[in-house]
Amino acid sequence: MKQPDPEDAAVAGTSSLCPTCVEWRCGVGSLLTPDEARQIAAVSVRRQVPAGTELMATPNLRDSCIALLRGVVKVSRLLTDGRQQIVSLKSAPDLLGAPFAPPGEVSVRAVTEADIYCVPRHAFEAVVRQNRGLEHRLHLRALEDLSEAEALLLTLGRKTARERLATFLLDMAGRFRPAEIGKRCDTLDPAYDHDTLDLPLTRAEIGDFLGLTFETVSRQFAALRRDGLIDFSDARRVSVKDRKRLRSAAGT
Amino acid sequence: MKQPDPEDAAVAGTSSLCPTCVEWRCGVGSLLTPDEARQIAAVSVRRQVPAGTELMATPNLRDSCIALLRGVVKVSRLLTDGRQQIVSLKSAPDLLGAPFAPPGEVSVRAVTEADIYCVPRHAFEAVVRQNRGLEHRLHLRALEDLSEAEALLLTLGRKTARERLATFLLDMAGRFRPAEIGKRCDTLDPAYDHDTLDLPLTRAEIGDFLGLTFETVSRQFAALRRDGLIDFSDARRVSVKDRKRLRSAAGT
DNA sequence: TGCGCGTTTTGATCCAGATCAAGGCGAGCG
DNA sequence: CGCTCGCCTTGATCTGGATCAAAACGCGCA
Repeated sequence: MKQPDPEDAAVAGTSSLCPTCVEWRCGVGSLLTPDEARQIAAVSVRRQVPAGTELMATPNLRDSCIALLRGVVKVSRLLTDGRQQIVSLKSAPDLLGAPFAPPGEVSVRAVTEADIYCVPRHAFEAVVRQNRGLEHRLHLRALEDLSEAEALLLTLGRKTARERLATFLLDMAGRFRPAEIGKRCDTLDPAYDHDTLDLPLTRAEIGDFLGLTFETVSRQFAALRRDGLIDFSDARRVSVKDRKRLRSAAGT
Repeated sequence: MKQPDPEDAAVAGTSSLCPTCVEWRCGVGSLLTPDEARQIAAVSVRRQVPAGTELMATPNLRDSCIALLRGVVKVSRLLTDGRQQIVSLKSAPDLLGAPFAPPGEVSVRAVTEADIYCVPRHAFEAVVRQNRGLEHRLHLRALEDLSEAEALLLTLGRKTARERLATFLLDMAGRFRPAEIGKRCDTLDPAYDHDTLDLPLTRAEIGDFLGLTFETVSRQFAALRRDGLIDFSDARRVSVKDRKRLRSAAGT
């Protein structure tokens, strides 16, 4: 997409833009140009939050867009009696809380310890208004999120428990390489085992993502293991043993 | 939103912009300014399609954005074995197939007879590129669609059959006033019964929307009726008898 | 007017996944 | 250490919704 610009080094050196922000800018998928990154960095605050933090509970975060620099965050919708549905899972680097989106009834909670960058919403929106290209990139991103949500709708509405788990594993594969949870960037080290991943979620959270109970998640994992499609070295570390069969178990 | 501009009459009279297009422009929620409407009308083709038409099957529609002028359309995702999940229900006036969205694995099928306006995708995108404000409005619309999809995720992932049906009815209420299916615009006639609606979908389609079978849809409708929350004059025409209890049956 | 077909209702039965229950395992910690 | 507290597994049972089956209801059409 964007040229790997030599301006980066210079940017990192200037004023308020730290190296991490540069990484974020790159990692977020060329969302920001160096100039946009600079403008946004100028009005932002960096924080570290422990696992389990509800970000929307912190008052001044409610009015911020949040750049996720490190860690994993779950976005859920809740029913009054406590039932919840995880609506999307965000891993660094990503952006939480789109500019221009009305506040909405969601909970945003750190799954792991996380480093975040808080951008006051109105300031972010002001930057967007000045940068036509940025709005276009945000627009495209919203459309991608929509497409992801639709895929999850199909999973929740029409797939069996086994198919949901297989779908979930394929979705996670590649996203969470082992021991990289909490790391800032995926280095492209060829030594990495592409078929092994560390799940960032508990069984209960996977259930909240897939519309199942944690017992069913556990049992279906056990079944997929028995059938030789996957294996576990411990509860969180999975290896995909037979991608082809796993894919067919996901029901297309 | 937009000022009710006196330019309309003039626009309607000029060249290629017909009165219906003006209505579409207004109805779509101020998506287009008169000038944008004119530009888009200049490159579009109007068609009428019978109920059941698969729009994405028509080759040149695959590369179009579709303005829905009259009728109801369902957007679904399919599994190879025929299971399907309706991902969104569009009623006139609305826009199908967002500019810039990658083609994606969806089926778009007319539920009722429909009048549509086909805008070649690249031409639409060209217009958008020239109109900063239009892209912003499309961006906001994508965020709304995303929010709707998230609400449906909660419904599919965590609600019981009864809650799903109650949620569905509240969602439809107001959207489909009786005998207005297929009409072009909702006139604000105070005589209308605000609590009665004509369902545009069959029981099977409602099932495909809510992740249920048509038998379960039928039975839960019967149960809600027995409990006095709703009533049917025929299979398609529902009246909400007790909105408060229906809302609580929807599980918030 | 009666036929045929898609839709809807309702009944009977089945089963995938929920619920209830009991241990086990591992990590932090006094 | 040994304890506690989350997490995870596994078993037994229950149940909401699926599946299978049949009949009734329109509605367009000959």
